[in-house]
Amino acid sequence: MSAMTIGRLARDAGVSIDTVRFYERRGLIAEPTRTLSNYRIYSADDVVLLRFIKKSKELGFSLSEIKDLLALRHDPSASKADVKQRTEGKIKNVRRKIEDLTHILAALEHLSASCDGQGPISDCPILDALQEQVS
Amino acid sequence: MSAMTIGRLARDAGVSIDTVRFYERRGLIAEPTRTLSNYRIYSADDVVLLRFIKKSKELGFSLSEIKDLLALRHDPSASKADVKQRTEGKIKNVRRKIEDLTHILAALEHLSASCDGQGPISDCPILDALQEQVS
DNA sequence: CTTGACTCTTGACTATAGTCCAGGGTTTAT
DNA sequence: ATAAACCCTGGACTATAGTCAAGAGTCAAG
Repeated sequence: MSAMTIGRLARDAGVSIDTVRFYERRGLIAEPTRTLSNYRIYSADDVVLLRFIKKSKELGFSLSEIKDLLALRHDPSASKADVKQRTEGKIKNVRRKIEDLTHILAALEHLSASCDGQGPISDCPILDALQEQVS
Repeated sequence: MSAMTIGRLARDAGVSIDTVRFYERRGLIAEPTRTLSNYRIYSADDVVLLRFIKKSKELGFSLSEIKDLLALRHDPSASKADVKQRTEGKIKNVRRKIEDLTHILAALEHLSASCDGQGPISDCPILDALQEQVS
């Protein structure tokens, strides 16, 4: 009763049909069984799987990281520690990105503050600053 | 005296030769004059220009934004307000990115905290949480 | 004069994450 | 029976910012 073709799966999971096929090619989802007419058939579990992928992506995991995570999920020798470790790695990553962006923000704000926004472009302090030596 | 070929320019500016030619194709730098043997020749000004591009890139401007900025620089009708406006747009952008990442960080930390990191992978709270409905 | 370092052009390739299209076949509804 | 909606494959294309390779020409040193 939960059998469905790719269009329904894609709609239910909130991704495009092309994306489903793309994930199959990338090995994130298994090749599904087919109907006699060669249509892919999926189950409700596949909807859950695609949502897992979607949510992981929203949290900044790349497709290859998600592939690893999925492999882990079905690896009987894997432990919670493995998953936690990956998650913490991602956390470090995100913290690092936030730090970098914070530096960039400060630099941009500094640039913006140096300019009164009045007059012609000659002697624009922003452009001048950008021209300075890169340390 | 400051005339140089592409290798020297690239070294002095801290980019690769290919990158210089790539920027030329993209219209970020003008086509330079050539020697009789068709070698590109550059001046010290070009080193400054490449550093401008490099620094702008470090601050999160894309090549096409930098191209605009450069065009502005030589547009007599452009005003400081134009440059300032672009900079502030970039600031909004970066703030937005930081906010997004902060949300992601919180979600990841929540996931990590839900797991004691002990035992086998069955019932891993992180994987379970990722499986949940996407809001 | 030859070797090595440098430069030239054109075009292909990298990574990421898809998206789109052509030219078919299938299913469903009227 | 036929139109609309769905599905199939294969390959091309998008954006970003380069990187690399092939095959040829040029320049400086010994």
